[in-house]
Amino acid sequence: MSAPSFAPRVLGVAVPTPLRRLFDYRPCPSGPSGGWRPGLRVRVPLGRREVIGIIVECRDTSDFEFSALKPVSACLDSDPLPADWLWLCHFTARYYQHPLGDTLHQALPVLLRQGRPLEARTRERWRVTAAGRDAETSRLGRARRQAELLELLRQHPRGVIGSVISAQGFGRAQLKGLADKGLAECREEPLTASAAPSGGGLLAEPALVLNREQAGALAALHQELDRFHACLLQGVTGSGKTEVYLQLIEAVIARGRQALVLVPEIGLTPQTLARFRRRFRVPVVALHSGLTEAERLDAWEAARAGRAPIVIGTRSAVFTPLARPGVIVVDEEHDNSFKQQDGLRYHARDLAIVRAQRDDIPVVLGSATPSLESLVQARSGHYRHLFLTRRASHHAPARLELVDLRGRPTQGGLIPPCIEAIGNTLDAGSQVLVFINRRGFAPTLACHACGWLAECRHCDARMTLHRQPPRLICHHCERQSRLPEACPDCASADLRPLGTGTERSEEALSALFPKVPVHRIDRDSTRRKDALEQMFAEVHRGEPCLLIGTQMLAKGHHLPHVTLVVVVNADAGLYASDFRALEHSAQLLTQVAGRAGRAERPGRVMVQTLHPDDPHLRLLAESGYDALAEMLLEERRLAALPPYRRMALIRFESPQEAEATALAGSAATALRAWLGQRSLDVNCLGPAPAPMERRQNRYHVQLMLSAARRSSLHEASAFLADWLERSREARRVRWSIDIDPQTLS
DNA sequence: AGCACGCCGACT
DNA sequence: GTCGGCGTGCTC
Repeated sequence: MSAPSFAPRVLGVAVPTPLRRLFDYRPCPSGPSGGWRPGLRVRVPLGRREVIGIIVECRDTSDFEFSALKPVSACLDSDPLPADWLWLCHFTARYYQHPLGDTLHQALPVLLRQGRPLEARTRERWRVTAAGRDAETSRLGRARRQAELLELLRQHPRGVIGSVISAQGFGRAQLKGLADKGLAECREEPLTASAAPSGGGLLAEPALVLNREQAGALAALHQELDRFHACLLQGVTGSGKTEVYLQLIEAVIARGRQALVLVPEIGLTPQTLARFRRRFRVPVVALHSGLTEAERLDAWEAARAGRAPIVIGTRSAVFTPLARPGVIVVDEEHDNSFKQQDGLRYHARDLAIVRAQRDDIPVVLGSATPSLESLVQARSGHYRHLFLTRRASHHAPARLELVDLRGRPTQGGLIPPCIEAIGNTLDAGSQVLVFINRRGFAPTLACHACGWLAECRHCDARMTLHRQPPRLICHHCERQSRLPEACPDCASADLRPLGTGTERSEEALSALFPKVPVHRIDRDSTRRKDALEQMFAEVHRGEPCLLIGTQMLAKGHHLPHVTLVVVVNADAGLYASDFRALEHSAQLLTQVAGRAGRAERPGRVMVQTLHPDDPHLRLLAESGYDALAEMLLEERRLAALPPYRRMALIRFESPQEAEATALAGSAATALRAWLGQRSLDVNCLGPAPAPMERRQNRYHVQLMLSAARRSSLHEASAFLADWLERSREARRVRWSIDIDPQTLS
């Protein structure tokens, strides 16, 4: 990037296209008052339309003929977008090999990328003047409503906002009347007000007393608030990680800095938010999916301007600019939802670390079951490793009991000993959680006469049988079809559900325990927005009940009255082709187990499996997550897999399998030739079909690159991106680059 | 990505 | 005779 020049002849602009280069424009005559600078948004002509772009370079030369350059139509900002935000976007685009224009646009609130001015939305606040406070009401004569309004304002010396005034039935005329008489005045204030704590300090409620471990962790974090360091806070479920975050954030805010908190998609619950809002007297800005675009822009602006001391949000919140960054917290750092799975495939946790480094502030990664990536960093001393091992309930976390499924009859997927345990637990007045990671009634429908299976016509997958309402649904393309009356192959009417999903378990358990309420929690049962919260409210009353659910249940929510957890089938992750499957499955099992016995009663976790002797499962059950993580790390090292090697996945996708394979092949050949010339230690595997090759009638083929060093991998994937962008064949095949892929499918 | 241009099938 | 299908190519 060239040095910013005050009166440049050429502006290099990032525009929202999939092209990996800047477009050059001439400045327009009426430039911004502060001069042309990188980070200013401009409206520019592009082909036959106008788009919003962002100035990236200010220079005096162009590869294009100067006369061929179009002038920008208008400059939209007087001040550039924040420098640290621009820096993070540049880094992201480079690291993830994604076009800069698209990266910048994705990191911007929708309204800003549509060209809306960046200014705080304001509201009116009316208050009485000194004259208004002392004036005799009689001065208002017959203006009865004005007198009433004056009285309202007198009762609220700090002022009343416009929306409240109109809600009380007062109108513009009355306000103007008072203002004209000098009795009331109006000020504009940002919608997200800074609401400085007025006396009484930062906290709205006192902090909890920490136990020794928490206090130790907090003290360690306090030591270095002024410079970058990464800390892995590993705390078992219920050990009070959140309280440590809260007290750390308190210290950060007390120093006039801001805190950015990243949580998994499922973690930004009303409870979490309420806990932050209860604790602090300062505004807590939450970036969640329920916000309107206008609210999102407000939140962004409040963070950028420094009016929001605490910003809490999911993955994309990592791009929120902060005026005075003080700390970044990534809660449940192992969670998959931090990795974007399409388009710009960034990992918010990894970007959080890069960002903290750049801002020279601490970053805290919290988890009960840290990712292997973070564990390696902690072991090598790059991250500080702090532990919270004690649960507030004093019970040790429940051990997993492996229960042999082989050759046993099942009802709703459960074998007799588990059903018996459920009955006993309910009789004892406790709640039971049954965990099944499959929604629907059964994973598929099978013909008992000929073995036919209900397969999706558009994907290499079985269709899932649903009962509410009855139909077959492909969970990969969402296509639905009606239930066949008879087998399409042999016309037999003997069609039977195969396997167990949440609906089937719900049906079986409702029949087995008719007197107990059974709640099913999965994506289907919680379509209605408040359904989940309503159900949890009921569960929190503590009456005995059965909860049946997918991982929606396993994460986030506190279920203090559950003392028995039954995992219907632990085998899904054991023999999957994906090298991260075991890690994820162990994290999920540990998390589910953490739901049990959080209150006064110890918990029990029964894990059904067809492989009770599987070494991984046994290690997890007998020695816990850390021991298994150790073993997995050793396996990854031997297999030269992440985190010991860097990986990139190049995906190719086309309705014609041959075209995808051919392009992947040419790309691999080009890459290998290029690698040969410079002896880079990059390994290229493929082309190989993706795990589920056909999805929605598109064929997926991939190349897998791996390297010991990040820089080599980076060079190789940059070469491929460039090669593919120039390639003629590549125009007919969709391709994408996934750096540090989270899954191979 | 958009949005044109361009050359071949079924319709007022 | 046109409307419109999506293949191909370009955007400073």
